[in-house]
Amino acid sequence: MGIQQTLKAIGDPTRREILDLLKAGEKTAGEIGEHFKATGPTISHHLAVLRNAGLIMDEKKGKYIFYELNMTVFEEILSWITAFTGGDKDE
Amino acid sequence: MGIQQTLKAIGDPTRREILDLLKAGEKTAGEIGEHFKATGPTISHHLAVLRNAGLIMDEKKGKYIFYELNMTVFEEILSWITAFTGGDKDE
DNA sequence: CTTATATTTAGATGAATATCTAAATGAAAA
DNA sequence: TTTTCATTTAGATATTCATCTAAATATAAG
Repeated sequence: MGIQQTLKAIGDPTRREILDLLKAGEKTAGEIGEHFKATGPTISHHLAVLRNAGLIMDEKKGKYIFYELNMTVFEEILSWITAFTGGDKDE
Repeated sequence: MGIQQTLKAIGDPTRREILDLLKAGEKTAGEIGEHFKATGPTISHHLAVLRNAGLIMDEKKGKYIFYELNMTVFEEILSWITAFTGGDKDE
């Protein structure tokens, strides 16, 4: 993992939209897919990228796979950013 | 511009390293280039991407072009992130 | 005015990636 | 135990993107 994978992951607009959807709470892959015109496999790919980046977690419940945000990794991005804004010498 | 360009820009490790260099203060394109094994044109390309994303600003002084961080856009990323972390319902 | 220096622009190339269709997996329902 | 449903995996394709060399631009120095 690492910050590289994370930042690459949020660099795609579809993936950010997925993250936005998950702000409201966990959703199945199918529910997520309904919000896009892209095919199932495409969404599945994006979910895999987000999962590998640690931005989301998945849990299989019977026939469905539920996805939800993993806040931990957002903190990592946050600290990368604040290394710039927080350490601003003109602050 | 917009968040898309910004997040795409910080998704590249060379560009993040450039941003890190500029934390110490403004530098010329040449000074920045010295820190990398990549060629001048490659660094110039990365600088252009960062500039188009609004992450850095350039100022021409005679023969040199100085680059420096533009904090404003970092704030924009920050607010995108905190829309997730700040709004955490388990907080 | 000619040469040297700093940087960018143009154009080409190879690697990474987003997307699709078709097939595979796995679990529930009939 | 077939069939159906949810999702992923495999493999192909097209686009995006990082990088390079060569050439252009612009300024300073001789």
